[in-house]
Amino acid sequence: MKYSSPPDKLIFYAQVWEIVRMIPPGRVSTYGKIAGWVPIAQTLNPQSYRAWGARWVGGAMANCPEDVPWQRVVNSQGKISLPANSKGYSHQKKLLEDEGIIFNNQDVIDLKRFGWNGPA
DNA sequence: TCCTTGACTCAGA
DNA sequence: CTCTGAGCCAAGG
Repeated sequence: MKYSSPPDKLIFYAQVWEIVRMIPPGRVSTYGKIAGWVPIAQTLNPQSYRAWGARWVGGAMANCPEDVPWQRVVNSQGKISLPANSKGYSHQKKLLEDEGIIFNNQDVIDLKRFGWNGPA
């Protein structure tokens, strides 16, 4: 929802979506990494950004346009960051499996294998 | 105005 | 591997 937002919320979200759209099929990335690739606003100090960037990315995912492959974004543990029983959870899992991503018996994705190296 | 609450992460037990 | 707690910030009830 609307917990703390970056100075230019819409700008930030747009940047996040742009990066997420670069994630190739069959690969995933994490909130924290994506936050790290989004240019940090001058008005924010690094430590605040480190603590909140990931959550803002989450906020961006919650409000992303249809053309954004939000399902390719998981938390740093390689797990889907949604309630395990929610509809969104199963939806995301299915989309990822359809792309060839494998979940182990604990519903965890092996980031070593499926993690994306980033836009650079 | 006070209190709860987030699609997070990291370190420690 | 699982579970806690701390960190960090602002909107909304």
